[in-house]
Amino acid sequence: MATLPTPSLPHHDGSSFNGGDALSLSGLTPAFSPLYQQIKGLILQSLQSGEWKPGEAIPSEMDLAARFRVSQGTVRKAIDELSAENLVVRRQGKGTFVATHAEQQVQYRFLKLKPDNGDTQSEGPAERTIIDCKRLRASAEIARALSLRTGDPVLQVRRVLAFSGVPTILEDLWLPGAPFKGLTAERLSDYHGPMYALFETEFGVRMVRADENIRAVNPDADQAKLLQVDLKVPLLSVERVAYTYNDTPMELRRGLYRTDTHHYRNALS
Amino acid sequence: MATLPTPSLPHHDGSSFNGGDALSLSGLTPAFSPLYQQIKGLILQSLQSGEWKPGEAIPSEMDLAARFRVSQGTVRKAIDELSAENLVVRRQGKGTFVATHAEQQVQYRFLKLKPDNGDTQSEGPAERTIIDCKRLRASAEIARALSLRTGDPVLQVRRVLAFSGVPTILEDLWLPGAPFKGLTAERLSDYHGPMYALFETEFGVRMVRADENIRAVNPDADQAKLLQVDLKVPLLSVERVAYTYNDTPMELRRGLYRTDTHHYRNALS
DNA sequence: TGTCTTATGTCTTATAGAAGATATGATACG
DNA sequence: CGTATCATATCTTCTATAAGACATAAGACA
Repeated sequence: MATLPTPSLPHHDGSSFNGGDALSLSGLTPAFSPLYQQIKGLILQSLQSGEWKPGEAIPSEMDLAARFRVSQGTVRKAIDELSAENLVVRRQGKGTFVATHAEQQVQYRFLKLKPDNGDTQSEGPAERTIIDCKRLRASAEIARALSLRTGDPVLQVRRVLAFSGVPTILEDLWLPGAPFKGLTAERLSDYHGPMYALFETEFGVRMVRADENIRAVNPDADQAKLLQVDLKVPLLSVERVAYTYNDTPMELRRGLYRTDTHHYRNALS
Repeated sequence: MATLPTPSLPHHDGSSFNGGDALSLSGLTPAFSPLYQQIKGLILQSLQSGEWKPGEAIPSEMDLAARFRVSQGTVRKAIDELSAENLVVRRQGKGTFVATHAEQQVQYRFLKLKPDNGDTQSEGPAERTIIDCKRLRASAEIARALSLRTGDPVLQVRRVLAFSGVPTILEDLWLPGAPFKGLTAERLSDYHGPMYALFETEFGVRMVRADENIRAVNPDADQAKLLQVDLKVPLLSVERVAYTYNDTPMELRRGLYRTDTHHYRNALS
């Protein structure tokens, strides 16, 4: 990201596509990036500023090309990368749309737990039960995970997901207080749909990627009771940090998965 | 993949890029793909036929363009996808190289287990111990996973990986007998390097992708002894099927991971 | 109501120049 | 004469642009 609020109209001059940058003392590439990367950055800004909302179409490649004073192909390459990162979705003949969680088909964006018989449909939707939902102050650990300061307000939620009547997932999650002002237990249990869709439509927070740390553990007494399992049953502990644009962490989630009827499925490379 | 053994020289005519394909009865797109996809397929064929071996450079974009009678940009787009799938690696100014496991830096291609303190370097290389290695006949279960017939010869290996003296991973793996003719316990323990590198250099089998199913389990007596843990310690069970080109399964691997000092790390989307 | 035309998207291909890497040869120097 | 250094040639991939093909939807028109 070197120059470019207005991309220095490099129309036909072919000489240099990033505006010189006379500082070459360091020898190493100081800070510049190709034009299409800069365009990508600009589109990203509009994306996170909310200029185009999830589900909506962004301007056509031609329009963006005119706006940024570059060719359509350059815009295309920028959008290609955004598309590869699942931030936008292209549809030939229709347009390019901001990716969204608020769609029917995709129920759980980041959930990798699948039933052993492979058939996600047959088990039907999960039954959700909110166990607890309260505001409190961030512990040092929570604060670090969410890039907050210790003591900052956070929202803590505990819930259970059951499939075909069998409680299978116990989740504790922590959300930063500020962006999620007004979120209550009532609001959560009233909403019938993926949690991430709620975050997106009601609070304008779109999760873009996530990291998970997985371990095998035994439940404590509370957890065992909620999942209706014995204290000695091994469970999958999945600690997830979800990020919105700019790698800003927006959610810490600790899941306990029963793996007697389900398994965590992962595709490598 | 519609037409094209020789890509029907579409040089300048601009009219149609896939040779007509008069069958449009079905209305739905019958079977055709864009030019760059066809080129990608041809490159893939050369890749799996062994025309270019892992680590080697493939011909330049210009050479390939001449060979297939298309423009350099079209070849480029084909290679772009192969590169995105990690089948080849591009290096500006040098060329495009067939991806390989036989390189220093990447020790374990598919292993997602990381030390809790994050520092993969400090713990040093794993100490490997081959527990067992024998030829036998595939059970129904093994045969299904490897797309073999029950009773086909397979090679079974059991080994332990230890980090800093602590046994952390116990792996059982099954390989189809035919492609791995001549693989012995001696050969395995003599080889100092990633197992997948051995497969690649000695047997010409390159793993391209893999699927993993993960569960939390307790070890049986044998497993507990080998990992030096109690019978009640929860462990991560990771069942992996690794595929070579054309989605041909070439390895079934069942790993037991200790997660007291390590964790399975996964990046989503 | 049904078909055709048109407008407006993205998709595909082609071309040219820029940037990086490497080998070669000329030249300066001991 | 041998060696080190620099410029250059030439190979590679990377970046940018342009134009035509394909896909979709909406309105004109019979």
